[in-house]
Amino acid sequence: MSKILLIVSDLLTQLNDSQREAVVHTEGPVMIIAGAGSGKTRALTYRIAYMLEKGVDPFSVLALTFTNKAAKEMKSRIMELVGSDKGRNVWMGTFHSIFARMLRVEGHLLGYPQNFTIYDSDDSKRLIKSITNELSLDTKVYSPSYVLHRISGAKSNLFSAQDYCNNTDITNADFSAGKPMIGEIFKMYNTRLKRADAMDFDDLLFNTNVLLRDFPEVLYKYQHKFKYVLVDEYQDTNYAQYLIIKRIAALNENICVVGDDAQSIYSFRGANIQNILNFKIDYPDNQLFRLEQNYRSTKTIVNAANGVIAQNKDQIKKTVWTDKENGELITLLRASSDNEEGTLVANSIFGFKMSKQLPNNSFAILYRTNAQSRSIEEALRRQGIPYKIFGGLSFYSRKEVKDLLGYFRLVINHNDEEALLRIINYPARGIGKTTIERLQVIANEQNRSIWELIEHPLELQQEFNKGVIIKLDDFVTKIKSFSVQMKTKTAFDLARHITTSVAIVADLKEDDSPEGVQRIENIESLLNAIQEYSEKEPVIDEETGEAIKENTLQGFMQDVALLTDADNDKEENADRVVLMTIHAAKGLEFPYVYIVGVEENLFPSIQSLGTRAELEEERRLFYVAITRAELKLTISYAESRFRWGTPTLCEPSRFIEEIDAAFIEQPRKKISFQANKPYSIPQTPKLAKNLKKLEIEPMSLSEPFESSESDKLEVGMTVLHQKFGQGRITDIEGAGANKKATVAFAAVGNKQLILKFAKLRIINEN
DNA sequence: GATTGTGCCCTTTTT
DNA sequence: GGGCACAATC
Repeated sequence: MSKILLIVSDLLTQLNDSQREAVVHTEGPVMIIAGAGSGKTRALTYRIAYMLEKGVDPFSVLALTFTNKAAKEMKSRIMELVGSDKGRNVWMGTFHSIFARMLRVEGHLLGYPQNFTIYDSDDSKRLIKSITNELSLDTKVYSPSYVLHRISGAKSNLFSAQDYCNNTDITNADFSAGKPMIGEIFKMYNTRLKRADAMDFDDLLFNTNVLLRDFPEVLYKYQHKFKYVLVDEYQDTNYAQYLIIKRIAALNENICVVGDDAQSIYSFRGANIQNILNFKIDYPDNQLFRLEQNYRSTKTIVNAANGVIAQNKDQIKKTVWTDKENGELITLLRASSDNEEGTLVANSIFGFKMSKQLPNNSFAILYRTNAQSRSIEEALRRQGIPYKIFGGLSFYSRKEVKDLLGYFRLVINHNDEEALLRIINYPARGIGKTTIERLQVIANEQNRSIWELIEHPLELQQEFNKGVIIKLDDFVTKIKSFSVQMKTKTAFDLARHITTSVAIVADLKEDDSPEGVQRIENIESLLNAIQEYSEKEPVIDEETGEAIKENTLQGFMQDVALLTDADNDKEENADRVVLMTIHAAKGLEFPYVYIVGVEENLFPSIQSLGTRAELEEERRLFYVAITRAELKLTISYAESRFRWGTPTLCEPSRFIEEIDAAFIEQPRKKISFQANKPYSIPQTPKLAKNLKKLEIEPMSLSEPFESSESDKLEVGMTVLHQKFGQGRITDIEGAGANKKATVAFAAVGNKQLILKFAKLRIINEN
């Protein structure tokens, strides 16, 4: 008794007043509005630890997070606080993984087998594409990603395919967008998913809602099971997620949501900021706690971020403050090209490393799009700085990995059509395109899966010749023989057996290029991961005694579709500079942060300039980026950047101006470049060398490029541009900051330049 | 039916 | 600068 009290009070002493209040109010609806860096995760983990210490049954606690990584971290923190025997049994995970687990148990009520496959968005797009082709629709008009976006949006708002087609607002919108067939594609897509015993990401949430809505006994079971529901990153939940929580928590109303409307950055995938705003309406007797003290960043960073986010109209009022020191000013780096941007950033990191003796993992480089990593990466490599890229082409989406996983998937679920199509002729076994197409046509006619057709080759004798039938039969026999071994072999033994037996590695060995070697390494690391999994203890649900995870291949495969790169890093503590998108950086913090590519049309993205809501989401994203920094923030932009393989002019983002100038370090010297080197501005080794000599002072390479006053420019003049060389002005429009000139350059043709940024020197005035 | 070459998209952000 | 669809050839 006294020991428990001691531990409980011990827990509470490590919190500030508002955190403590949020932790001890364990009953009833609670909303915690937590500013960036205010110890939100701390409050949540301590709250759970506190409940467990007070004697709450860990099996009755459901904690939903946004990423697997966050769940894993939180769980290990809780286990540190209260011991692993209690902490281990809390239900903690992402919405998708928790409810996938539930659907494995209850899905039969909806007609799904226990071994259903989870299609990732890659699978979904392939399926949509083949449906679009079957309907003889133009895949450019009906681009798979757009169609999937529409379907996903519908499912996130709990619209079935039928609802979608019956809703005139939706159908009218599709009709005026010139895409009236999306509803039809939606229907066929769902039919085909069902036929493949598969669910896509959104189905996991949609079907959970159907279960809780249509099966009172299921609702009853989970309402009684989960007496406490906690949701992290509540601002990023969509309607389907919102309703699941609401339904499960309806009985006990012990629901605690944690969020920050200022950090809502996922509305593009259906997240609804209204969920946070409506919490008060849904639970009138709610308790609201605000965590406003930032423990992460310097005053400069906190105040700069506050100033930026203040420009958004839609937000819950709150004041984030810190009692840390002012710290260093924000540095602004201007580069003439994306390559130079990389060099400047790499040099800056190198400089800090040397002068302050910092490890590499004190630094993070954040960008808006994955495509930006390349130029940064090259610069870091030249500078000899080790780095790690998160995201991008994730490990699980590499072709060779997906191929092998395709075998595993088909072995587990024969009806998994995307897996079957992927591997039926890889490695090549003489089952060609025509055969596959005919099989698909027959399958669609009879509404059976391809597997059901080829499983009975005798029925196909009229359709195919003897040779083809034998090949199909061999394939079926092979897959079946693997399936038989699923019960007797460990995941690793079976995976290895399949890999050698279908000769994937042998096929890859044909290619001895570095990429080919890399592919074999990827296969090996997949097998290593499976081996590690096989050697772990099986996970048993102590409540029911059921094995939640066995060490079978099926067990391994259950979550694979829900894993991302970030969940998979073994060298988590390796000393490397971290590169990732801002989205991926949410929830993380680093002493030194670089936000790169802060340019109009890139950040904010050109696709988000349409509405205020979209622009405000971009601004929140910028806010998230700024608030990742603990000590020092550096922002960079380039004046030109390779996009679509050609150099494009860029101008600095409006977001830079939105930072109060008092927080920005004024450059000592203008960054400028030599005029008489038209197209070879900074690239590669030579410049890197120069810069290295100059340490972090890349700003004074040579004489400044003096530009002429833009209001002297007139049509007909011949001008020199620092990058595009000589050209003739053919048109001038606009005034002031928006004044633009069209210039016909000898080297690169017509360009429209914004005179505020383009440095033009008049060479000839006629 | 497989392999190689060419031209045409493209680019947000992720479970 | 890359991935993917289609065409041409073996």
